[in-house]
Amino acid sequence: MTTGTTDTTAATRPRAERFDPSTYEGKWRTRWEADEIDAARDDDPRSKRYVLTMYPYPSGDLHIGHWYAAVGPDIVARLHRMQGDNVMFPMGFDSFGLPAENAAISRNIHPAIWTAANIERMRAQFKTMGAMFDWSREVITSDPSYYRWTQWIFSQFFRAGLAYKAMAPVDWCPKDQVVLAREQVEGSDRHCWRCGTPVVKRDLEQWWLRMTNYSDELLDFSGIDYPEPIRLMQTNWIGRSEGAEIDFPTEADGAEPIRVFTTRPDTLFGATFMVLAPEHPLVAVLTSDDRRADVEAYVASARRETEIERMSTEREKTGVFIGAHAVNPMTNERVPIWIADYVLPGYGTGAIMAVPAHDERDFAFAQKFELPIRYVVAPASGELPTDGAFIEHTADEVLADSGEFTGMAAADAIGAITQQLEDTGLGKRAVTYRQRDWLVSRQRYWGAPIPIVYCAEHGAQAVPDDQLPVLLPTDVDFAPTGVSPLQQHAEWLSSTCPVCDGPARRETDTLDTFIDSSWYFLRYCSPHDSERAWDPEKAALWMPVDLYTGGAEHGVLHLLYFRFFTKALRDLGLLDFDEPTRKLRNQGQILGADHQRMSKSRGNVQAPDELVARYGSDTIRAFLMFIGPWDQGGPWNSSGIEGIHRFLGRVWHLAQPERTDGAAPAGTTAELERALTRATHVAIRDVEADYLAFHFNTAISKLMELTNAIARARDAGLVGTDAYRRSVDTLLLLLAPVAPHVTEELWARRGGTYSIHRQAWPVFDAELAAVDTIELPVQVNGKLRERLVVTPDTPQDEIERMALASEKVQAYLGGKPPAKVIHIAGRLVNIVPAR
RNA sequence: GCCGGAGUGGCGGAAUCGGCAGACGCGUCGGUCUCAAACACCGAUGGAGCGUAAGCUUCAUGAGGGUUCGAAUCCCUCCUCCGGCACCA
Repeated sequence: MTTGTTDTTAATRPRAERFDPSTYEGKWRTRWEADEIDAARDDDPRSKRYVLTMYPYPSGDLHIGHWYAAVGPDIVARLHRMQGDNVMFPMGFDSFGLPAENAAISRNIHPAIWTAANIERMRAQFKTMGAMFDWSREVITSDPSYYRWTQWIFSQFFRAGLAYKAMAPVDWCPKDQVVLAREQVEGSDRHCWRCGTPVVKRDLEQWWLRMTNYSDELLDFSGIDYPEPIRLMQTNWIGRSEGAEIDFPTEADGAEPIRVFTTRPDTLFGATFMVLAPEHPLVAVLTSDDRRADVEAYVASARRETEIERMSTEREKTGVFIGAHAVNPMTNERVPIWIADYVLPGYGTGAIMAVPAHDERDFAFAQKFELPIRYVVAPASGELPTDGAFIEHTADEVLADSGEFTGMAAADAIGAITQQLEDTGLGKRAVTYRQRDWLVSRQRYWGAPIPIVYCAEHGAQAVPDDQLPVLLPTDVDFAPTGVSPLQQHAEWLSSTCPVCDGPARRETDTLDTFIDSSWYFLRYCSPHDSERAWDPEKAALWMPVDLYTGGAEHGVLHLLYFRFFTKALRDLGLLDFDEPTRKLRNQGQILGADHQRMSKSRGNVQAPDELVARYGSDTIRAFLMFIGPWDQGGPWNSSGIEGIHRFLGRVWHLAQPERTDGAAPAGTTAELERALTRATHVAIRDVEADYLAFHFNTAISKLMELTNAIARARDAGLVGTDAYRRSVDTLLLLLAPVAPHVTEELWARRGGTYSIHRQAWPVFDAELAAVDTIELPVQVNGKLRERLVVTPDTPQDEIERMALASEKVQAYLGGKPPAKVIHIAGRLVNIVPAR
C-alpha cells in the first residue's frame, strides 16, 4: 500500500552538503583545547560544581565501556555548565596494580614503561571522545609526585594509631614461593595460574587500617544521595548485629573460657554444643591427644577452602569433635566442643554456642553428628515438637524449658538473660560487624612502598615526611624467583632509624591500590602542589564532589574505602566535611557480545576507534546513550548505530542556515507555529529532566521527536518564521551535551557566537507548552472501550456524563446503571457495570 | 551459598506514587528517487481471529498463584541471566 506522496519540498531544496563528521570534529576539538574551554578555574566567581567519574586502570586500550561510563557524566557536566556553573570534570589514571606486574613477568617489560605507554595511548583515545575533561588536572597514581602523598597519608594514619600490624592469611604457591592474588588462583582445586601447583594458605604479618572504627558512621547515609541498591549493599556488607558475648568456661586447666557472640542470648538454655572456627587459637590448647590427628587434618583441609565455599548453606555440614568440653553458664551442663568450617575466624569471636533447635545450620550439624537438640522457645500458643524437627522463629515466641525465664516473651528474655550474664560477669551486651578492618599490605612491586622502616631497637617507624617519597627502585629483577623484587634489592632495603639513626630495614610490602583511589578526588583540587597532598583552600572551594559516577561493581569496596578515608582524614583535622561526594550514580556495565565481562583474555573487547573513524564521535556518544537505561548496561550490539547516525544526519540537514530567498514563508499559520513552539518547550522540559535523572535514552528519543516535529514544520512551509528558527536553535542547544561537535559546527554555520557550549541553557515556558485538549481513556471493567477528547478544564461530572453517554460504553453496560464510576482526574474514567 | 540488580514485540528499549502496554529507534515489508544498486525520503509493522473496508474481538510484560474496579508496576512461591563477596580494578 502506498500513499504515493513524496517530499516535494525536499525535491526543490538546493542539494545539501553531505553529513560527514570527519570534516569538522577534529577541528573543533583542536580549537576547544587551544581555548582551554574545559579548564576549570579556581578564581571563577560562578558557583562551583565538581563532577567526577571513576578514573580507569591503564590496561592498554580504551574500550567501549570507558566511553559509556564517561559520556553520561559528561552530558550532565555540560548541562550544568550551560546552566551557569563553574564545572570541574577531571580525569586521571589509577596506574598501580597487578596487570603491569604480570606484563613485566610475562613480556619482560618494566611496569613503569608499560604503564606510561598505556596512559599515553589511552589519553589520546579519551580525547577523541570530545568529553569536557580538564586534562590540566590529570592525576597519575604511580607518579612519585602522587604516591609521595599516598605515603604521607599512610604515615598520618600510622601516627594516629589507625594503621597496625597483624597476621593475615595469604594464598601461597609452594613451588614458585610467591603470594598469589585471588585472580591468580584458578580452578576448583585452587591451583597457581603459572605452575598449576595447588595453593596453600600462609599467615603473614601485614598492615591493616582500623576501618571498623568507622562502621557505625559508615551506616549513616543522611545528607548524601546514594542509589538505594548501593546503600543496601553497603549496609549489608557492614552487617551490624546486636547481641551478647557469653563466656563458656572450659574444663581444661588454666585455659581461658570460650567467648562466643550470639544475636539470640535468649536461647542460651538450648546451647547443647559449641563450635569453634578451625583457626581458633584455643583449638590447639583444648584438643585432646587422641583427637589431635583428626583435628589437625580437618584444620588443614578447611584452610584450603574459600570463604565463599565455607559460607554456603547448602553444603553437607562437616566438622570434628576436639575431645574437650565446656560448661553452659546457665544450665551448668557439659557441652562438647567441635570445630567446623562454617564458623569463620573473622566474624564475631570465631566461636559459637550451637542451639540446634533454633538455628538451621546448627540443626543440620546436630542431625548429622547426632548431637542433642533442646527446644527453648516456642510460639506463644504452640506445642514443642516431639519428633526432633526444626521450628522457625516467630514474632510472638516465648521461652520454654529455660529455668526462671520460662514463659517470658523471647523479645524480653534477650535483655533479661543478658542482664543476668552481666551481673554474674559471664557475658555482656555486644555489637559485632560482618565488616573487617582493611588489609592494605601487598607483597608486590608495582605499588606505593609502605613508608615504614624497622629498627632492631625501636621497631616499626614511619619514614619522616621530609624523606618522602620512598621511591620505588627501578633497577629490579622480575624473574619469577618468588621473592618480591623489593626484598632482593640490598641497597634499597637498607635505611636508617629516624629515632636512633641506627641501621633499619625497609618495609617491602606495597600499598593496596584501593588506597590510591581513596583520595585522588582531593588531588584533583590542586594537582600540581608540590608542598602538600592538597591545598586546603582549593579543597575547600571544590570539595565535596557534587556528583560521582562509576560502576556499581565498586559498591562495597572502593565506595566504602573512599568514604572511610574522608572520615579518617577529617578526624586528623585535615578535612572539614564528612563525605567525599554529595551524590552518587552508577552506570551499568557494557558486556561483550557474548554476554560476558569484556576482557582481553576472552577476546570480546569492543574498541571504539574503528567506530569513531567510521561514524564520528558524536554518533558513538549518542548511540551509547540511546541503547538503554544508563544504569543498566548490557551486552554490546552495534545494530542500530545506523539509526542514530541517520538522526544526527537529519539534524545536520535541518539545521543548516535557512535559505528563504527573502520570500515570505510559504505555508505558515499561527496554529502551526504554536504547535511547533509547544513541541519545542515540551522538549526543553523533558530533555532537561531526563539528563538530570540520567535517563539519556529517553532524552534522545525526545530530541528525535522534536527533530521530527521540526521536519514536519519545514515541509509545511514554516521555514523563515521566527518560531522555526527558534526551534532549530533550541534543538541544537538541547543536543549539545550529547553531540558536542555537530552542534558546535551547526551553531557556527547559523551565525551563533562561539561556543555553543558557553550558551545559556534554554528556559522552559509552561504557558507555551500548554495543550488545548486532552484525550481521556474510558474503561469498562478495566478494559479500554472509548476515548473522550476534552479541554483540560472540563468539569468532572461533565466528563462522567459524556463517558456514560457513549454508545460503546452503553453497549457494555447492557442498559443498567453502573455499579461504580472511578474517575482519576486527567488520567482516565473506569466504569464498573452492575452485576 | 549470601548480598544487590534485571527479565516487556523479530531486536535495543518506553510506560513503575497501581490507570490507554509497546514511545523512540533498529530490523522487515511496500513505495518514491535511479539504467540499476547503494544512500536518502514516504508509508505499514506485537500474536491470533473476524471484516471488502473503516474497524472490531481476544491473547500477551520469565513461570505459577494472590490482592484490586483496574497489575509490566504491589504481595507470595519459583526459574534464568548479570554484578559483588574483602589480593582484578
